Amino acid sequence: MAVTRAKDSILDAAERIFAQHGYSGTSMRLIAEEAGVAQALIHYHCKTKENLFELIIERRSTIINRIRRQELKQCFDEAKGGIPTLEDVLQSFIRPAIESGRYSWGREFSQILAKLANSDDNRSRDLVHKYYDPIAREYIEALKRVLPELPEAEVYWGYLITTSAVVSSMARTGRINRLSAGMLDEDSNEQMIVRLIQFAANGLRGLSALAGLNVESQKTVSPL
Amino acid sequence: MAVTRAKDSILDAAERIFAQHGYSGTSMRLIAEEAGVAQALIHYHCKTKENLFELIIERRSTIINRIRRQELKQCFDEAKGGIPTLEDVLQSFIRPAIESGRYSWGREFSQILAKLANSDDNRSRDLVHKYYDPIAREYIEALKRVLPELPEAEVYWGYLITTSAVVSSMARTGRINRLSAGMLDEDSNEQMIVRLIQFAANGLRGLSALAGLNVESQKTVSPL
DNA sequence: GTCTATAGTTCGATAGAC
DNA sequence: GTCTATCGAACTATAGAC
Repeated sequence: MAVTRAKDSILDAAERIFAQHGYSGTSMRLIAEEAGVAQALIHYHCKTKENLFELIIERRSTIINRIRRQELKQCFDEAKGGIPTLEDVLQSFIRPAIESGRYSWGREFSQILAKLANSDDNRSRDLVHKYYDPIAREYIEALKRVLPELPEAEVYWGYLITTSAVVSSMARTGRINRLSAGMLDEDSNEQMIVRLIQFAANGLRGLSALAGLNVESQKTVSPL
Repeated sequence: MAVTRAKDSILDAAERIFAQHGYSGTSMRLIAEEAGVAQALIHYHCKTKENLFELIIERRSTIINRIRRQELKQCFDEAKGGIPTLEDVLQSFIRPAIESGRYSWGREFSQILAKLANSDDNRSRDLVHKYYDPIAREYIEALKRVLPELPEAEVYWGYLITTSAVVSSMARTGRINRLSAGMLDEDSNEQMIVRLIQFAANGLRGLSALAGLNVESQKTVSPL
């Protein structure tokens, strides 16, 4: 038996429980029960709850972001003239994340990530900074190259809105299946990928119409 | 003294604490301390923790969605030919939500909402269903009217991606301020509103290129 | 309406046998 | 490496005085 057999089953169980209940709502007792091991064994293998959570993030983000880097590099290597299309760059960003849904862990990890990205306590911020800021900087640079006419500030706005859309769509809460009465399938990786790429590509290009628009507009304020 | 003085300070305190620590991470003790009242008083005024959380959602969503309905109606009433622009419809959806940031509670409530929208436990699902599905259906109908050429399924995809982008951008974790080294200000309501409207309008219109695309595509699968 | 006090759970973490 | 047992702290909720 491999020395890490129990550790893996702990990590797998923790991933499911964290996805369902969030960080604070998850107890070490429940993880131990789900993993079929004694509670003390979690501390032996994974130290604290906080460290266990980081191990979960590290395990999956490393895989996804390695594929992203490979495919992003391939975009630029294979592009005629050295500059790929915006769609190709977006695909290398979106596809590896959404396609993790093919695996048993994909849905769970997406839900963990969606909560993580929308939290700003110290623990969440540190994890995003450590495991996702580097890849973000690489994609922002790539976007600047494929959209040379777009002002730099708009590239940042566009990256914020694109990642917000991708991460939150990935969470797959089933809401849009409910609202559409099943007309569309939120769980289809391929269908979601093409919509996200198409939407983001047009959204990003559209931001060029905003060049120089940094002052407060004169729009009427909502009487909130 | 108004009969609801203590209750309001409890709700205000709970809003801050829930925003910072999430539902599970929030304790009634901490809320009582933040509100400056005895813990038992929370149960007297707000019953259980779950009911207190619903009171928070109800209090703000009612305000924001009432304004949205007013402004959406105004779009259609004032439109030449009875059909407003896509941008006007999106503005009526996005502006009231983002502009809540002008108030002391806006930032806190946005963070609560972002976590809520990305959770799919029973409690979260029930609250989204009760307080946000009705307004969602109204906007989906409005989008069908202003984008009559867009296939119905794409309207649902577009609504999913748009709300994902808006809700997650609203969370204002400060990440894009960090990544851009302060080049852009995530906290500027007006700047975020114009970007979200522009991005979503172009994103939604772009989905029309996908008409009839419901089968799995032949794109290479990532070697995840 | 507001308080103190506490019942009854559940939590993260650790000690120590095997 | 894996277990049982348990400590000390935190939690939600309620009882009951004022």
